[in-house]
Amino acid sequence: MNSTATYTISDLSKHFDLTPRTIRYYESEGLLNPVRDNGKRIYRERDLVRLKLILRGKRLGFSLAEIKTTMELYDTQSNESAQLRYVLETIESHRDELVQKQVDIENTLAEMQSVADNVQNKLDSLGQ
Amino acid sequence: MNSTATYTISDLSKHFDLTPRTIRYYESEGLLNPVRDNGKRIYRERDLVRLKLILRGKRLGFSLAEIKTTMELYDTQSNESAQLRYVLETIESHRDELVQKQVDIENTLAEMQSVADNVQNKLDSLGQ
DNA sequence: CATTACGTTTACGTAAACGTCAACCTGAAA
DNA sequence: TTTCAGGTTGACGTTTACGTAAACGTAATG
Repeated sequence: MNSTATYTISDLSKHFDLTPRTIRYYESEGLLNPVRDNGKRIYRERDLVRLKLILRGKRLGFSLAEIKTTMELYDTQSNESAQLRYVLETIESHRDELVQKQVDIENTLAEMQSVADNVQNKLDSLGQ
Repeated sequence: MNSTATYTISDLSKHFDLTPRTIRYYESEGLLNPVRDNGKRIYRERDLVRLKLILRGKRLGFSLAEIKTTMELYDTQSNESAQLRYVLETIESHRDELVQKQVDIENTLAEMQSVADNVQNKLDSLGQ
C-alpha cells in the first residue's frame, strides 16, 4: 500500500488485460518508461497512472500519439507565459472536443432508447 | 426542402468535409449504397442520415465494422422474438459502453480543469 | 544439472482506414 | 469538335496498433 510498490510486465499484463507486447509497444512509442533491473522492466505507481490514462484515452477514441502529446503537455513544468498560455488554449480545445462527445453520446443514447422501445412493443404484441 | 433531393459525391464531400475516396470506401464496406445514374453515384436523404451516423460513431471511437453492424441491427424488421430479444440485449451492452464513456469524459474534464487551474495560477503569479 | 517460467530484442506480418496514382468515361461549355 | 470538370474502377502505398515468431538470457525449481 505504500508508494514504492513495483510491478513486472506480467503483473501489468494481468491487471490491465493487455499483452506484454502491447505494454512494450506503448513504451517504444514513448508513453511509458519503466526503470530496468538487470534488463527487466520494473513499473512503479506513476507507470500505472499513465497506463490508466492511456486506456481511458483509447476508450474515448484517441490515438496513442494524441494521448502522448496530451500527457506531455499537461506535465510541462514550464515558467514561460507563452507556453503556459498555449497549454490553456489546448486544454480549451480538448474540452470542446469532449463536450461534443458528450452531446454525441446523449443523442445516441436517446436514439437507442427509441429503438429499444419499438422493439419492446413489437415483442409485447407478439407475446399476445 | 422536400425529401426527394439528391446529391453528387462532391456535394457530400464538401458538406461533410470528406474526400470522395472516403465516401466510396464507406460504400465498399457496405455502409452506404447510393443509387446509380449512368454509373454515377446519386445520394438521397437516407444516405445523408447514414453518413451522419457514421461520423458520429467515428467521433465516439467506434470502428466502421461496429458502426455497420449496429446500423444493420437497429434496422432489422424481424418478427422473431429471439432476434428481437437479441437486439434488446445488444442495445443494453452498447448503452453500458456509452455510459462508461460518459464517466471517462467526466473524469477527464475534471482533471483537465485541475490542470488548467494550476497553469492559470502560475500565469497569475508570473504576471506580478 | 536440466527444465521451466519469464523476461529480452529484432523483425516481419496484418487489419483498418484511408491516400494516391493511373487509366478511363462522359456530359456540358467554349 | 475539342476541352475539361467531374465522375468511375482498379491497384498499390501508408500509418496505426499491435500479433507472432525466432533467438536468446536468467532465475528458480525438481
